[in-house]
Amino acid sequence: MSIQLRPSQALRLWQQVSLAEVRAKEPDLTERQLAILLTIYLDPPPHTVRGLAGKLDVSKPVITRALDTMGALKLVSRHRDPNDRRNVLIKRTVEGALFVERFGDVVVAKSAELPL
Amino acid sequence: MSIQLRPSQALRLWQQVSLAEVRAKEPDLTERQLAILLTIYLDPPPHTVRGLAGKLDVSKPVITRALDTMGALKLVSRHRDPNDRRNVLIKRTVEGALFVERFGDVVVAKSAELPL
DNA sequence: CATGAATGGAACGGAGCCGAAACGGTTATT
DNA sequence: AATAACCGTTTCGGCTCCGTTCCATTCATG
Repeated sequence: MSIQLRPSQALRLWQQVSLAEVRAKEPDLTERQLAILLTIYLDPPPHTVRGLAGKLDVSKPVITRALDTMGALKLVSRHRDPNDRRNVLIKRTVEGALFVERFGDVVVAKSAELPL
Repeated sequence: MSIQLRPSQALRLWQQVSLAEVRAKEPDLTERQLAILLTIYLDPPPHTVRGLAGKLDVSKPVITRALDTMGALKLVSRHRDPNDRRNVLIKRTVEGALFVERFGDVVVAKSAELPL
């Protein structure tokens, strides 16, 4: 038993959430940045630059730059892997967890308002 | 009876759709552009630059530029209003309808794969 | 008509992201 | 110890989007 969602509802949901995000004038993350952030917070750690680049099928600099941006917003943090100092481990932050949580709440709220 | 969606499912859904879009390396619309496109295709016409700017709470040039970009991609088209030649009416295109339809299908497909 | 309001667009400088390539630091291999 | 492989970052030029401001056209109002 999976979620039942018709195409018109799916599109309406996306519109409502997008409108809310645009109007909120919040951090304004790129599609890529959002995908990275959600992956960090939903998929099990550890997360590395290379691993994320592979998962999104983008180049490493894309990940680095996205982490720069989101790091400045305190949504994620970076730490050298003590076991293999070539690696950088990406970790969650309190602010990031809050951001993700709020975003989820917006989606849930908008989905509850969907017409049948 | 509305859609039942838990926060974890909402976030997972957004992640999966975002990942699919990033990996697809498609037209790569901005959040704003997507919100505009969906509004044009979901809300009843007529659509004007000023009307869209008000609905998204952004400035007119934002709409104009987004229409420039999406017009070049043939996702929307512009026509002068014959009744009031100051207005520009934004209309749908076959390519835009296909794009929106395909996007809706992606959301539906990802939502069907969601774990309970 | 003449004036003012309203509409969409253009111009400007600034900021952010892009892809491709090259780079320094770390670990593995020989 | 020397070399190669690996990892993340930085650099470069180029492109897009941004906000603000100003402009041309069109309509409403006296």
